[in-house]
Amino acid sequence: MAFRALDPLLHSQLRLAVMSLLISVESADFVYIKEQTGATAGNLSVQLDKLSTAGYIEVSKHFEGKKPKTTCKVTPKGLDAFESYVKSIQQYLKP
Amino acid sequence: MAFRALDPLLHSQLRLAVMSLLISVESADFVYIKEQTGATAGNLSVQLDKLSTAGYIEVSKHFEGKKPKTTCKVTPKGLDAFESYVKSIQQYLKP
DNA sequence: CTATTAGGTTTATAAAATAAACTACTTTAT
DNA sequence: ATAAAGTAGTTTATTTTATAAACCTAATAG
Repeated sequence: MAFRALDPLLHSQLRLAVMSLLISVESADFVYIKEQTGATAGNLSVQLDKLSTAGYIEVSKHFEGKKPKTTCKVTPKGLDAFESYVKSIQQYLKP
Repeated sequence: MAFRALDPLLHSQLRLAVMSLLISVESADFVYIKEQTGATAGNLSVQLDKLSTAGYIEVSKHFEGKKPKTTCKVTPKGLDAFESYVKSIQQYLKP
């Protein structure tokens, strides 16, 4: 490729939005991410799982009083991957 | 969405690479695009078709001597779409 | 008690990307 | 002249992804 490959995990609108969000806030919960991205709960659940499995984010589930609460934060590995993705895609954007 | 939607037609590594390429050269043939993007012929054929159907590129097939030759060029509509895509994705890249 | 809401997860379906196989024709070698 | 290999693609099939719909559990409101 004359073009650098784009990490498929990040080259997804929703997952990219999630990462973008988490990088600026350092920690966010499920509901907030859902609101900010406009995703459906089901879709978000799946994509958070993928990011988590990849080690790009850390998901912790705990109870806030009686309600379950899922909070996410980006890992160093996730930050690296994001930065690398940004560099790669810039190559496509300014030809 | 707090994040602008990304045109699904352009949010594909290969189609984005093709557009990026065509924008800088103004006209390229199938073989050249294939080489520059590293795509397989089959995949490229399919993706060029999608870009063409969307009106983002214009594909013309003619003969060069005895060999078939497919050349592509970006349309004004395609250029607009590309520029809009770039603006949208920038929002995700610098949080 | 039943109905609704909150916060999710799991399963099913639709759409996309990719690869493999194929077509049609040309060139090279025998 | 014919077989083998190469060029330029297209079509079909398979795999992956994304999305949506259905479901679950607990809590609160009527």
